[in-house]
Parts: sequence; C-alpha cells; structure tokens
Amino acid sequence: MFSKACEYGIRASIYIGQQSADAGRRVGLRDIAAEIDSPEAFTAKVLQLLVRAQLITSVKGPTGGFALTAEQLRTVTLKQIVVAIDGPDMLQGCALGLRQCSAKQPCPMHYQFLPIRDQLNELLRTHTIGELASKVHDGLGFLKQFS
Amino acid sequence: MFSKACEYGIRASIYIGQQSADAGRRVGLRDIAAEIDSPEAFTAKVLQLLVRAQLITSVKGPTGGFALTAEQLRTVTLKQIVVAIDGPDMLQGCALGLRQCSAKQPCPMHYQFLPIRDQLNELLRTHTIGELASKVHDGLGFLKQFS
DNA sequence: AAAATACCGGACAAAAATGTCCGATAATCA
DNA sequence: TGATTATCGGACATTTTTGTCCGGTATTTT
Repeated sequence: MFSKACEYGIRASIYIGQQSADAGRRVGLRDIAAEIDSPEAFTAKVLQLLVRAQLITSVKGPTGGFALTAEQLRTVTLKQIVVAIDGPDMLQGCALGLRQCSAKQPCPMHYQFLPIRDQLNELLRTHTIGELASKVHDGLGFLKQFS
Repeated sequence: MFSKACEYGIRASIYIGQQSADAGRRVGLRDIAAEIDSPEAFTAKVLQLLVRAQLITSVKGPTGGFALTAEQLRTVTLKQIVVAIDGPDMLQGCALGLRQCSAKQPCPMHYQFLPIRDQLNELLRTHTIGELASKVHDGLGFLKQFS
C-alpha cells in the first residue's frame, strides 16, 4: 500500500506526537527507531523530509530531538505525511496505470475504483497525527509488535 | 497501488480476453504490448507467470499466442491476477507495516482501514476478466491512451 | 524434413527503493 | 571556551523492481 519509507514516517510521526502531547518532551532518533521498530539511519532520512515539509519540528544539540507543536498536533493530517513522502500518485493515479484515466477515457475499472479511492482520500484527510497519538496514549493503538 | 508488473498483467489479460471472446483468436506478444502500451519483453515475463498460474493459456509456434478459454473468461477474477503477480500482501497486510496487526494489537488506523480494504478485496473478487473484456469491446473502457 | 514462427527460460542490465556510514553543523552544558 | 550531544546532508552499499537479450523448445507450414 504505502512504501516502507512512508510506513516509518507515519509511525514515527505518531510516536513523536504522542510524546509531545503527553509530556511535551522531544524524542531522539534512537528512541524513535526503537519504539516503532525501524532502521535508525533510514528513519532519519524520512524525518528530514517531514521537517523540511514543516510537518514535524526538530532541534539540534543536547536535549534536542523531534517534536510536534500544539498546532502541528491539531492540524497535520495523515494525508500530508503520505504526500510528503510518497507523493500524490497513490491518491490520484489510475489503478491500471493509464497516464490519463478519466470519464473521457476511463480504464475498465475506473468507476469501480473511484469510490474506494475517494474513501481512502477522505480517511487520510480527516485523521490528524494528534488524534492518532492520543489513541496510542490510551492503549487503543500500537506502533510495533509487543510479545 | 499495484506494481508495474501487475498493471501490465491486468491490462494484458483484459486485452487477450477481449480478443478471445470477440473473435476466438490468439494474440501474439508484439500485438499485446502495442495494444496496452507496455514493454514487450517485460510483459512476456508477466504473462509467463499467469500461464503458470493457469489464469491464461498460451500456444507456441506459428498461429500461436495467448488466449483465454471460455471457462477462464467466465471464472478468472482480477484478484487472482493480482495475487499471482504481486502476492497477497497488499490485500491483507497492515497499512502501517506492523507484522501482526489485528484486533488484539491494532495499529492506530486498523479499524478505519478495514472497511476500505474489505471493499477492495470484494471489488477484485467480483470482477472477472471476461466482464472487463466485454466493457472494452463495447467501447466503455480503454487499455491505453488514444490521442 | 526443413524452415519459419512464437512462447519459454535464464542471464544480464538499469533504475528505484531501502538501508548504512560519516563528517559537518548547531545547540547545550560544564 | 571546550567538550558533548544530536540532527543534517552527502556519499555509498544493498536489495528489489523494472526492463532487455538471446538461445532453446514446441508448433505449424511448405
């Protein structure tokens, strides 16, 4: 569905968001990678993308790390994260790979896929990182496997 | 959404199916690649997968080529094509990449994604190649861009 | 039987995605 | 100010995906 980079980016954002909302504390890369079970250096690359897109915040030096501001927690959506990492293709491209698939020249599955894609867009657009973070905080959602 | 290989495989299957249903004629690789706008040699690899999975039929030699039997036209679904090429992951794996995402330990988006994934599965399961081929035959669907 | 045709299968090549390493930069603390 | 900490950014390595090439094999036609 999403790329590995995107999966890491989403899980990391939610974890950072949870720590920001919960205790107002910044979290370091090592911590993040351990908590979401992802490769540290690769996760760093992904987070840099999100920082540049201003979806998360970072501070260098001791006591530094990644965080989400109150506004970011409230306004940044899953969709923004996905688009920043994977680009808009998955959310608008043709399922069968036609370069221009529309009502004018639809692929044979065009009208069947439309409602599903619309729902996916709506889902990503209406869920904020803050909302998902609180779900993790309440033990209603997990970001890695616990045995 | 799907891999390139899968996109080619679906488009090719529908085109082959349309020619089989329409005129009962086999179609060659060159013809297929031209009609669905795909790289010839790579498409050959994908079609070999589908032949081995017995979702399409092939015949060697002059007047040979690819075809779908009447039964294949009636029974082979999009889902079988997708699974044969991309594997089952996209249709069952966790959207956030958790290895074991379930009601026991759901990711924060688990219950939101579930209905969408179910619909996608249902969509792929209930559409046969023959059905899509007839849509192309009737000019209601296209397999490449016409300018 | 020989030649021509078209899929089959393996090896190879290029590009993209994934993942690692390390020096540079910025910030904190002693 | 100097040492330490942690992100930043670029180079590099590995793996997967995508794509190509060519000889082999089966089939048809002459």
